[in-house]
Amino acid sequence: MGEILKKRLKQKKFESTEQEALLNIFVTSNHLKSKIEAASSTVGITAAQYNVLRILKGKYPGGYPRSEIIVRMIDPAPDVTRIIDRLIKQGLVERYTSKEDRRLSLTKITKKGIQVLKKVKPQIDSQYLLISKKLNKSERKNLSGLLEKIYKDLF
Amino acid sequence: MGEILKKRLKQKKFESTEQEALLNIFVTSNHLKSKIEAASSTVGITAAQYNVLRILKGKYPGGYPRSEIIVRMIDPAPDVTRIIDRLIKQGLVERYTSKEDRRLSLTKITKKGIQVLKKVKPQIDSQYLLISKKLNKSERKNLSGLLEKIYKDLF
DNA sequence: TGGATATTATTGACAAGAACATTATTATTT
DNA sequence: AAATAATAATGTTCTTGTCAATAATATCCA
Repeated sequence: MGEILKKRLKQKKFESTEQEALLNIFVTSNHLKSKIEAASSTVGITAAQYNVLRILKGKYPGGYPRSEIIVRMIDPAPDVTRIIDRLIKQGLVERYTSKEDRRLSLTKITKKGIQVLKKVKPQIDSQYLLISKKLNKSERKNLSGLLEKIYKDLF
Repeated sequence: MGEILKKRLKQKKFESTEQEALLNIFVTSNHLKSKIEAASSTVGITAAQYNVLRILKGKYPGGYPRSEIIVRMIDPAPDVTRIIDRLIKQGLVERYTSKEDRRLSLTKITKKGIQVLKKVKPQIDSQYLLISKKLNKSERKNLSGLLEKIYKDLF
């Protein structure tokens, strides 16, 4: 049991099945994340920036305020303001002030941003393809169910 | 299905079970990692630094070269040299040159470093406890098995 | 109504980390 | 002995995390 993980971390054993599960979650997540990072970098953005674009695309042609972007992020980043600053510099998003609540600074994705997303999509999809090759549908559901059990009641 | 995840990400639906599984892996991993990060910060170190200390403890009182630390890291960091620099500044590790191969700069954990690890341990253990409360042993093994299937052949 | 309080975002400052290139030292190979 | 490889350190630049301060607007409540 766990031979691949042991080999990957060069560890002889694990403290417990809890520890093994935790390490497996981290190792899998990091591996997949590095793929997303690599895919994003081919279009000149970081994974964090990719995620913001992905969220904003869901509201296009409207925009989201900073706070709404944060709660929708997979990996909640505290300083979304600067992430948006950098996306603006690249012309991938733009800011405007909400008419309803003038405190709100809304950010919307631009056409150029949409294009960038379209360009990365096949590479992101290839990660889904990887998962579908490794796990069949019932295994995928099983996996999601087990993971949800862990973070249930925690949000 | 996936109601908790939908609520967490404020999404109405997922593209596929593959996407849902991927998002679940990320969300779970990020959540647990933030707990490790919080635990580490109570003793004045980052999660990356904690991981280096954890690895070095396994070799105590010996040391590992930089390259060996990298391959053992859960989250492989490219710039281990600087992470070690910062740990040295805090007196938690020390560097010395290998006698066998004078190119190698070995790093070993200090007694102070061991003390720090001992101090965080209960907080790290509480994450294991969380997992053991949420998943029974067969579920934990099931989860580890599914995750290994994903990254098998990838390392 | 008007002043206090809360909400939202930006800005500034600094440390940590990622990415990439360059340099220095020592081992190994030929 | 010279060329090449391996290993680590250093320099640089950018992104991100963290924390504090400020500004603008909205809400509350007396």
